[in-house]
Amino acid sequence: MERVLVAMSGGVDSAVATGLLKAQGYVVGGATMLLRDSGRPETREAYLSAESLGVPFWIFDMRQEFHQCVIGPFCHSYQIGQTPNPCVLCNNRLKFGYFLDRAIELGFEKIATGHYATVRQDPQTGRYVVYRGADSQKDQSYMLHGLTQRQLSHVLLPLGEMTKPQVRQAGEAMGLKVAGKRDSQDICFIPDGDYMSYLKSRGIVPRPGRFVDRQGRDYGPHQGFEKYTVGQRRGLDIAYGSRIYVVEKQPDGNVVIGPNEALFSRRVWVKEVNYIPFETVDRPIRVSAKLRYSPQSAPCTLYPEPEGCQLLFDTPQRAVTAGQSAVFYAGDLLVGGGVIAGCCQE
RNA sequence: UGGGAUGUCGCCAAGUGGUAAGGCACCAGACUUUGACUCUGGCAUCCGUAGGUUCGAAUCCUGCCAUCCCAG
Repeated sequence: MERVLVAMSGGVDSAVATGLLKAQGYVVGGATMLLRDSGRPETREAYLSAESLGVPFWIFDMRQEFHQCVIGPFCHSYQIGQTPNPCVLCNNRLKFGYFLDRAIELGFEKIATGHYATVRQDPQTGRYVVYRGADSQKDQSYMLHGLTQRQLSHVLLPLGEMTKPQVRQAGEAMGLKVAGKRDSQDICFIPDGDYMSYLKSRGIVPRPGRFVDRQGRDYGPHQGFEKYTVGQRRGLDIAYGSRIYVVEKQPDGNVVIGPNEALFSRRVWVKEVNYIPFETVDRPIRVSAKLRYSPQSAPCTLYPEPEGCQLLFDTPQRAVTAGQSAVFYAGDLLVGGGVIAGCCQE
């Protein structure tokens, strides 16, 4: 029987995934990545779940790797005026990177996670493909857009066909203490959500600049270039009279503000693109793309380019933000994705 | 110093005798394996200030203060 190591986070989903695989007859183990000094409580939760399910448990100390592969790029991204997506980095580099390597070293053939998505091998092409999770509200295929064939060939996602309520129910049936635990939120390494303070604590000095509008009017100094992201409204501290948003971050450190209508773009450039059902794309294809982690995707045409691709949306999309992920779908099939490099209104 | 105007929540702003709208900002929740967005809730016992008239005033009267504009 195949040996599977489940990446257990300390939450419900990965614990239930563990229980399900065990029930299916796999030889199951559990392991948690220790990502930071203050990560012990989650490790303990994961351990308790593993123990209650009767599976052996490991802790992988990946503090070093996390720092190098996630926190470093996270900080750098903000410094160059972008908005990073640390979860995607963590999935690509740690969970389906180092974690997978360690699992194989320990003699496991596969790893499993609690993602709401499905992996299958296409009988025609032999390639591993990913589909959206059955629970459209919880679908997490978005996070998997960067996975390679090698990675996918070692991945099991037991929750892909389930809904969140079903998972919780299963968790209760298994007698898991974490069955009722609330869904996680915010950036795991910044529990209070105050990423500006976090950046400062890491030695980043907020870059000064001013708020300006498209007409060149000045609205005074802002509180640091890194504090703002495209589409943001709250925290600007500008009593404009109507709702006002960050429309653009300029290289000189100034932040452009404007009304909601000024936030829409049809054309988006994407870099570091990874395709899943095929190796490469040599002609324009129709896809539906997500520019953020949200249930809806929007129809567009994908034009392959030497350094990635360009998306031309049928209708303008709001707050396209450099540094965030662009993820492509064909129906429920995950086509791939990359990092947003830029955009323009037309 | 004359003449005029204005002073209501951090900002804008309703209200002209009947016991303080609204918007923005801000704060708190909700949503969420990223940032955002969005949604819900909170937010002036008091209307520059001191008196007066009135059953009752932010709304009427008077003094004072402040700010702005025009003169000078």
